Amino acid sequence: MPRPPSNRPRGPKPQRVDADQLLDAAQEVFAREGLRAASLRAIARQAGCDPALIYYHFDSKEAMFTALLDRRFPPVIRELTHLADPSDARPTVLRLWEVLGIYHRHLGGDPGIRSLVRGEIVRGTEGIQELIQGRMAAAATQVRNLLEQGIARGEVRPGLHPLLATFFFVKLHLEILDVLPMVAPRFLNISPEAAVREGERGWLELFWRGIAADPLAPLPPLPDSGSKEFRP
Amino acid sequence: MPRPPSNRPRGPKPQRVDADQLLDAAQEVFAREGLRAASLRAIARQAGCDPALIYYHFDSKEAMFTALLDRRFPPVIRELTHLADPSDARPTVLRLWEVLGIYHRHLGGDPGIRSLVRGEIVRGTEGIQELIQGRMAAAATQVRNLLEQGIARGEVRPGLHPLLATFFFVKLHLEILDVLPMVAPRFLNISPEAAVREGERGWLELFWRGIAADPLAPLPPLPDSGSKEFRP
DNA sequence: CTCATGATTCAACGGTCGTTGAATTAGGTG
DNA sequence: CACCTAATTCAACGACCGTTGAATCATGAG
Repeated sequence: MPRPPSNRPRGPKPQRVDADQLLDAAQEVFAREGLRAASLRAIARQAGCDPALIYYHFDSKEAMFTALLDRRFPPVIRELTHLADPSDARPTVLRLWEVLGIYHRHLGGDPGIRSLVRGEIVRGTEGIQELIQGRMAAAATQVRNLLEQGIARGEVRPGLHPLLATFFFVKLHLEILDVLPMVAPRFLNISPEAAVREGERGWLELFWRGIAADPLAPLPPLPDSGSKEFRP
Repeated sequence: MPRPPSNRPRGPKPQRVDADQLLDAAQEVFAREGLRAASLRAIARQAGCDPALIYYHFDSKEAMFTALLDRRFPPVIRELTHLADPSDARPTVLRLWEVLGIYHRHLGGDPGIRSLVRGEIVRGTEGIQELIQGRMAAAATQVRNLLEQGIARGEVRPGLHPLLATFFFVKLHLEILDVLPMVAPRFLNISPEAAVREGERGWLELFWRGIAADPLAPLPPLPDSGSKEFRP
């Protein structure tokens, strides 16, 4: 039996919810649940509105996800492009350290977007796969440029496969951000934050030793990721 | 209006479906869809039986997943334990190469189980998380032992953090198996199989250069992963 | 043959999901 | 004030999900 129409007010709540706030909420819920498991109802609850409102601002759940990507990737690509400027004469190892800093700052606090991107690459829908791979290609190209400049300057050993090394460098960094914090308390007996800090430093040292023309040369001091100098 | 009872035979089909066949089907569907998205109906369709039959052999979907893990992990751990035997006097770099071989052989053809394990570690249910981390700990311990033997023999540089290095070594290898094949055709212009082959070789060379006591010493020849010698 | 038992299917339950159409309200404009 | 439009909510639809209980069949033992 259909109950009689309710007497609740049906209009907009005192606080407006715009598309950007919806994306904030989606980011949080995607981070917790993943793309498939995150429900529009949960996103709406997080944003404090009705699920149907999402369809006023976006065409579908998938459109919401691509809008989320469009908000996240451009700044990363912009900073990486600036960092890969050939006129930057700093040691290559320092510039690689800043690559980690850029990823850390832009994606560090958001495990959802990373797991999401990775998950969609490995087994996502075809359309989303191409979208993500396009964004990733732009970022990866800059790191590759940086490595090739290092080879040209004689700092990086020739014979290195720049694209493969880029894949190694970036991919393991994302794993350090993603899964090292989850296993660190159990396996390394340290806090998640310390794990990421030590992990990034250890990874850069190992990676640089692996690609440097002179692997035994001491590393220059690496600024702490929390310090001001780390932010270009 | 409920239609009258059908006249289809209700008994068992000519082909029996036992628990192991159900696990085979589950493995395939989990591989395609992931744990959450894989439906019991899809698994049953893959196995050629009714969804309800799953509940005759397993208590729940989650129990099916843990049964799948119990079928997969023990052989890996057994082989790794054998490889980490301290009386094995082969060069450490060769033994590390065999670690890759073991993972490759046991998990190489099954992206589902890998993505699944990783996904459940990063954001899985609490019970499953502990289950998986327990299995992973047993495998990781053997690799760590191997690295520590390398340090004791003077082949690996002291000052290396063995557990962190283990994390790097194994984790990036899994990424090579998982995502390199997906991006290789687009970024490296090579086939997925060639990408895994070159990726594993390149990774071992870079990693070994990063941890070796003498990083400039030439590597011994690494047997091909397809050859007989690769299988201990 | 009879019958017990294990294997399998059917149909349904309650729940959640993405999505939609209509109803409703707030705020600005005339 | 009246009116229009943009923003928001409600209620529902159909689909699929994990799970269950009862019914059915196959098979082997007595």
